[in-house]
Amino acid sequence: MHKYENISAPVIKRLPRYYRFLGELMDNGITRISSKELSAKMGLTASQIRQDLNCFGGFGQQGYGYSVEGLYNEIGHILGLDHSYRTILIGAGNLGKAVATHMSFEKRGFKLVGIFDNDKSKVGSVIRDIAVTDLDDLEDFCKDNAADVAIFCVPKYAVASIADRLYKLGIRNFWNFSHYDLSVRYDDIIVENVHLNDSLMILCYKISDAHDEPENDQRNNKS
Amino acid sequence: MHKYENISAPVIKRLPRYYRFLGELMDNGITRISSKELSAKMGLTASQIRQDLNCFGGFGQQGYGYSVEGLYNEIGHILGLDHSYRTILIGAGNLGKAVATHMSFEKRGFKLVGIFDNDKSKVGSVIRDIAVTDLDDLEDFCKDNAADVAIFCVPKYAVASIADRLYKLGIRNFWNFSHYDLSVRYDDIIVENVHLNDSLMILCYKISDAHDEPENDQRNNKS
DNA sequence: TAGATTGTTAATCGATTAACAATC
DNA sequence: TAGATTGTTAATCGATTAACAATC
Repeated sequence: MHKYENISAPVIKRLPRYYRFLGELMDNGITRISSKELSAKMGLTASQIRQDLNCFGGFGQQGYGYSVEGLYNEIGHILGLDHSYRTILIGAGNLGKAVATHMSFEKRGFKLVGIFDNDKSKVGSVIRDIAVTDLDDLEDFCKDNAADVAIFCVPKYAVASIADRLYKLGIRNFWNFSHYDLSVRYDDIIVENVHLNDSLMILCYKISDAHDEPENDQRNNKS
Repeated sequence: MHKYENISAPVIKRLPRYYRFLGELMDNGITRISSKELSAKMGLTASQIRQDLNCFGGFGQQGYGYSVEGLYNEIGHILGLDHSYRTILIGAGNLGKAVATHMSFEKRGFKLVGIFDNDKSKVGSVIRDIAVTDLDDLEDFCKDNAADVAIFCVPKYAVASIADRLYKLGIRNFWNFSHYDLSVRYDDIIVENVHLNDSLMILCYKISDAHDEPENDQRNNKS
């Protein structure tokens, strides 16, 4: 049922970074690279790079290394960047607007075809050549323009009911910027989460952990 | 040198999610929970929850479970949310604006004290009660207002030189939204990356992997 | 050919799960 | 006390690293 089976999450998460570094190498006119050289640049082991790539095929050549452009294209293909998905954005607030204007979706195969918001004052305003549609018209819109992917840029409390509507419309793929845990609600959907709050808390942990707080626990100090 | 030593990255990454779920339980008026109940809600094993928590201390009670509020506060403390960091934002474009307006930094201990951009047309405009400062005045600003954390919301090509300036000013903590790999440039800094492009590519992989493409490789088709 | 570097198997390391004694 | 559930040790599982034969 899957193109590549049993590929572990850690491997998949490294692919975009490989892709990025290979793109940079191309920009710098470098045409070949060994796993050893690449590992030094990326701060990984050469072994890991070879193991990762060999999940998908033997892209290198003994005694020579890898063709930078060849490998770049292979990874792009593995990632599925040569596909195209009709994508709608739910929520045209600050975050939604930023996501819509900032991202080069098209480069990654996501074609933005609709933007929705329940705030009537936003309806009709144009973001990236697309007029914001009233969220009430979601079903009408999708009747004629089935979407493949929905991007959630709405507050947590609004997600559940909208998710149900999208699910009914057959949409199963989500890029989720809300703090709502979609994967707990449905088990047959594909979700990629961007939890900015979680990321910020992890930064907070890293900083406070590094700063060698003395272990006198403030909570137990009566002073 | 560290508050908690040898805590693995997988454990740390789960902490914000625990925090979020516990917050929801509190909102719903639930005061106690067992690792088994929580594991069912979160889609984890009870074993993992107990292992994770016991990295930091024994917060539960045999035969009873965990106090929801108690555990919530403990995790907040572990994450270091009771700290305060003077934070500057570099880049007042769409993404920077969204990050500044969307995030409840203060709740996580990050106090936004400055916003910088090199676009003179943006200088002086006000975002979240803070006037955008000319990037040229970064050093002047930091002379009197040392910052603890910098948020990067600028294009990749602009990062390296700004990072050098911030590094010289003693800033070592970064929330990095750019596609530049800061951790490769310096080894004594703390970086939390939000690579939206990487996330989008991973979504792309998940979708195309699930859709059972026939294995006829288009690239080798001469048709 | 000799040198280099891959693809791949084997060894190690770390993270997750299971089990259970401790104890509330 | 009996029942429940933790904290923690042991077992399993998976991911990373090391080693090396294959081969360009």
